[in-house]
Amino acid sequence: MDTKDRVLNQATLAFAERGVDGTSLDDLAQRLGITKQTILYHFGSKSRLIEAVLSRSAQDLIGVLATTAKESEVGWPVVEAVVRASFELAVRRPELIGILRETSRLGPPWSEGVVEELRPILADAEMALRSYMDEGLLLRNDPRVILLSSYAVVAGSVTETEVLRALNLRLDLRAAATLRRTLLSFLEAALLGQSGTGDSEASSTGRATK
Amino acid sequence: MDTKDRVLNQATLAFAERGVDGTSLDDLAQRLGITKQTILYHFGSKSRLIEAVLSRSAQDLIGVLATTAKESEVGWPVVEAVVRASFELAVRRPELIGILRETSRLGPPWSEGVVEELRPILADAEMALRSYMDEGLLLRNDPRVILLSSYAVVAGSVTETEVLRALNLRLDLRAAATLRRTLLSFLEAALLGQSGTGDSEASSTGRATK
DNA sequence: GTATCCACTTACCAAATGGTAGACAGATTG
DNA sequence: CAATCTGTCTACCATTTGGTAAGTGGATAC
Repeated sequence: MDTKDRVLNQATLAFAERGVDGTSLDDLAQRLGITKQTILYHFGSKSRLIEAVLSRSAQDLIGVLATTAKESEVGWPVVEAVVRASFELAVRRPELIGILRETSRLGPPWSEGVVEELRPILADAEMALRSYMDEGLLLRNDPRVILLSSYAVVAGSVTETEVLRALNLRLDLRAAATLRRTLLSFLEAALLGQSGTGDSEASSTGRATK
Repeated sequence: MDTKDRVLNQATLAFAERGVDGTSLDDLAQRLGITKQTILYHFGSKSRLIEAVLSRSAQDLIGVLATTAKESEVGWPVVEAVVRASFELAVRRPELIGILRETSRLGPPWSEGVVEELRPILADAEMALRSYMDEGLLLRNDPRVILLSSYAVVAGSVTETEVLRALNLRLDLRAAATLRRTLLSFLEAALLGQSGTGDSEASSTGRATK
């Protein structure tokens, strides 16, 4: 009963770290102390295991982001809360970001499901940003570009480990906090029109001229 | 004589697109209309082919960035020129970004060479930014965080194709230009302290208070 | 003209990979 | 107790994969 979940978890870690193609069922099984056939018994085929991993990861991701967004107020505080939650998630469960990246690399048809699951929440985020801009709570920008850039910074922070190494930068909690502060001050400047030096704490709600 | 280069080019494309593990020598050979053994004749083993691809890609990347940085003036214009060149490179030769990402995923020992080749130019960039900050040309920030964030946005724009799809955003030349403008206005805010709406063109040199 | 070298091929091979078939042990059910 | 179902294992299998060995045809050297 427990085995299926253990396989799913291990597969998520392995797929995120070494990629789908770099992970054989035998590898996976050995790492779990079981045989490959047990995996096939639970999931039928490697393809379906991959689908299960992608789908569950997407749902986990969406779960965190959706609840965070709903719990916050409106305008800038939402942006701040989502960025904060994203960084926390990225540090606590980097596999999820890794899987998302792997999904992008696999492309269709693998990505179909994930993209469809992600689309509504991204559309919500886009609409929210756009309405805040209409209300003058945020400066006008292409919300999709804001979302993409933000995602890229969060994802890059955890997945581009070798670039981090080349920069002599370890992604510990301190570095993650710095990164988050920097991203927030970028966004603050783009969305609120007030620039920070990166050392200042993010301010609360601000009203921007349209 | 020409074959070796053709193999190298095709391997670069394939490794960037489907990953090292997702690309077999037979695949590669068939795509080139030759046999696998011809590839092995020129490169000895798959490992050495991979090394060759990684190394040449890193050098190509460095070549573009280094000449761009040297051709510019000092302070903000350098940042602007490098970002511009990076985006142009990312659109014109996305494989190079793909290979860099793949390098990160492979990790050591594969990444060793690339990281060592990249380190000096990144160190230069860091030093340059730091000195501009010391001179008051740019606002004080952690240069490494600036570099990482900028790289993440550029790389994410070309490699996170499925996130783009989920956002209903195609990365054509127009979108790339928008992205670039957004990144530049982020950086402008962080480094010059003047925020734009994302629609304004980047301004020229500005002097910032320390 | 023969020897040599270069670029490439055909013919194999051993290991790894995803997958099938069937057996076995333990719990559940009648 | 017999029957069945569940989860796991052992035993195979076909294909793919990276790699070796042994040529082959053409250009160049002497």
